[in-house]
Amino acid sequence: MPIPNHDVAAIFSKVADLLEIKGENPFRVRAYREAARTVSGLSQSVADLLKEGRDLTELPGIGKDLAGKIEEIVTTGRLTLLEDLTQQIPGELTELMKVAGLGAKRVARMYQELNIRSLDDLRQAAEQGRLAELEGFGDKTQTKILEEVKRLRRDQTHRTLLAIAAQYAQPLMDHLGKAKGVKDLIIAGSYRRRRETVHDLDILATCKRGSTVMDHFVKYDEVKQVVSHGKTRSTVLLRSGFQVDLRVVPQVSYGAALVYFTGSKPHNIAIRKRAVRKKLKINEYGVFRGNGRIAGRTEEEVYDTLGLPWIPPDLRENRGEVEAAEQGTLPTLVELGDIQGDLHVHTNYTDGRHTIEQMARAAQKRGYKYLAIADHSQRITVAHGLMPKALREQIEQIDRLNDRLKGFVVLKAIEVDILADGRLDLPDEVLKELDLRVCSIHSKFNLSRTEQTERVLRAMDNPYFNILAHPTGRLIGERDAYDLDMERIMEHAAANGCYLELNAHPERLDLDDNHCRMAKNKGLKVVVSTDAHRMDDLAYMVYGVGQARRGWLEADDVLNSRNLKDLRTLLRR
DNA sequence: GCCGTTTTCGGCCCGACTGTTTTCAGTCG
Repeated sequence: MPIPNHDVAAIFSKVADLLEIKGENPFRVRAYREAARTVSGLSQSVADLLKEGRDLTELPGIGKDLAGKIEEIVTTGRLTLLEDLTQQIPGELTELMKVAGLGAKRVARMYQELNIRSLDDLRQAAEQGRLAELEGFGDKTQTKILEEVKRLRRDQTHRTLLAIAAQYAQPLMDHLGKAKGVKDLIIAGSYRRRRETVHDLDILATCKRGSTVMDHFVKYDEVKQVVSHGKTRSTVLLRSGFQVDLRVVPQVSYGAALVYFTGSKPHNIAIRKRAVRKKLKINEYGVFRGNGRIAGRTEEEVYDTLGLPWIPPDLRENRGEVEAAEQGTLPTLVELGDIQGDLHVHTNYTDGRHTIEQMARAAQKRGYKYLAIADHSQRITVAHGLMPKALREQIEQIDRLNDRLKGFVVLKAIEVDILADGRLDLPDEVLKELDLRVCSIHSKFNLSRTEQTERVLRAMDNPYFNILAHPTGRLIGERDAYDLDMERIMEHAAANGCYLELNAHPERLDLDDNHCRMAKNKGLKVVVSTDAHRMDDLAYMVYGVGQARRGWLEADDVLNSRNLKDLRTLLRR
């Protein structure tokens, strides 16, 4: 099986950490970090790119040397450089860099002078007071490190789902909004870029002179610990361990600060480099020519000084958006308001909470024109999957409901299981009575890449196959994607009039952004559906649309941005 | 280690906060 990009990236990250601990040229370290990021952000595997004979030096930040190293990893599964490095210094040292407050310099010093190699060594040294004796360390540093080591054990400090972060964010924003003298208040960072998970919240504020917003912030009820507390920037941990930063800038700097704190870091670096070429300097206070500020009040102003149109935050990952902006080819991203209906929801016929009519009314209330009821099929016994007889009952009920609804249509659908051999879990004569079929895998996740891919391709050969639901099966932070050749699947889908779902459930967001972009590049439309099991779940659409935007999708690329008539036409195979 | 309207060498984004410092290093974003 080819080496996944994720593993190549992990090797480069480790090399970067070890080189940094060794005290190597920081720009060389950065080159490895950027390479790791570039590789993990690709929609196609480097192994496949090499197989196609592509020249990897075309990738940004990949030169002759790194291209050779990627090839070495892909062909041998190893990297000599990494092995050499771990001969010189213990590879476990990179674990220590995960402790907040510890970087390469301190890790190197602790290793050289106290032979600290692991979190356990570190905890012992701190408890025995040996850390504080090192030059550049003191009592406070020692205490803080000890706390962070314990916290790392306890909280795992994993990334937080965007939807969970939103639950922390709302009451906090309400709290901050009540502070004296606050003007603008906005969440920036990866939250604003709609990443599927966030590490922390970056809140940006502008306010009148003498505002108490910073004090107001650190006194928030939910704050467990104040990590830092300055005039323009403070950091706190909430009770849950979730980190929140607040930064305050003058109003004239609002746009520049918003660009800066929205990131991503690689995007910022890209535009700052561009600024340097134009003899300008960008920081969070504005765009400067010499000492004179020439822009900064709005984001549009900042981009304008660089000769660029405003770039939507969802795209700011340095994945080609700056070049697209320059060439005037930025996509007009799909918006929540473009969505005409939801094509995958459940009801109390199987494992959903609400009735067909309740779900339909809730969807209509959201402004949709249609809703597809796609309950589970018979194989999913735990969810009371529908046997043919129950499905026929449901169909009749939907027909009766449609007679009563005005300006809204409930579509008859099913979430039919794809069996291990690629057959669908209901006979064709039942499937053909439906408006559409959502097909998905819920078993045998561990098939080989070839078997799993064939399974899906065979299922698509069934003329009643319309949409592949949650295509990779991943659960963010819980379960990896099953092993699939997504390129082949997309090509097969495109060739056979099938579609892939972007499941909007915050724990799934499957397809992810890279796969969305891959689909777009292959001319394959994506369906954004919520998989709602309750009326409230219909609101997950906003997360699906966010992910679609991150994948550069326009309304035209999203099947359920079509009106019902066009939808029916496009579903015809 | 990458890269080029400063093009094959010499640069590489920029500032805030903390702690241990008397002028700054380390870390972080």
